[in-house]
Amino acid sequence: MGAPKQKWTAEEEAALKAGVLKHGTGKWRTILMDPDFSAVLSLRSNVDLKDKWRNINVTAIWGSRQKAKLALKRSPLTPKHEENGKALSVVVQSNEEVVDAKPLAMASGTPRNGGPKDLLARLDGSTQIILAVYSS
Amino acid sequence: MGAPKQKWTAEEEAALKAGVLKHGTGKWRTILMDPDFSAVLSLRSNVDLKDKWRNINVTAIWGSRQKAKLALKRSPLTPKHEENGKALSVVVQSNEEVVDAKPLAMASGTPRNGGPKDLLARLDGSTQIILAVYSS
DNA sequence: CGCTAGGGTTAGGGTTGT
DNA sequence: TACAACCCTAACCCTAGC
Repeated sequence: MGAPKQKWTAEEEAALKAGVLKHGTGKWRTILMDPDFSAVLSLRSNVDLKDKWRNINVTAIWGSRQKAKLALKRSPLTPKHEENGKALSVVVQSNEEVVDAKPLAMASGTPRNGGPKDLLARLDGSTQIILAVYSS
Repeated sequence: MGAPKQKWTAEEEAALKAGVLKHGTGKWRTILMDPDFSAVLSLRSNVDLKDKWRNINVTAIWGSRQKAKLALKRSPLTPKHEENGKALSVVVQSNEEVVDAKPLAMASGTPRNGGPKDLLARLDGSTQIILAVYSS
């Protein structure tokens, strides 16, 4: 009820573009405070400006990389990030959430393995363990 | 721009938590300087650590609001969390609230076991463990 | 100046309405 | 399904106070 959806007028959009020309992208609050635009954009927040600028530019650059990005979203499997994958690590979280064992192949409640770098932990349902082992 | 955004990895977060366990909250620069964490957190500033710690604790007090909202979204196939790369710490935290903030540190390469809620680890001399068990 | 605490802002994923 | 407007919040910035 509080937000009937305010469509952007041509005047507001022009003010936004002018504001970006004057102050640059990412200076949403600065644009809002500028007396040149504050009157026209008085009903808009800095976040609104950012969102509108995004919408303008998304529809403007049709033919670049958008397809790939959306395609990734549809992927059932998630290859996910990469960052710095170097050492061995283990992450175990019990209690309804994640149970994710990665390299080293150990899960929660792992029976004794006998290896030199193994870990034994006793958990109840309300304890979480985040574990990472790193050797230098 | 060069750095669009630096999302925190699970290893970085684990290092931060371990750092707080070892040195206490508010010792951001100290944590950064600690050889145990400086490698993992090399891309972060002391302010980054402070901000991340704030975010972690904010989301921990979160048993009230949008949990249901997001829970609905998690019906389809959701790979949940992500993977890791490296870290040099062991952090055990409770489910509800994250770590306290008291400097309690164990020496490196000195496995201490004993109590019922302890974790036993076998390590070589080049691996350190900082350990605390919290139950809700 | 460096550091931390805390309020403010931005970036980007997500959701809703048409 | 597409798109525009709006929401949520992690990540980042600014600055007072030390």
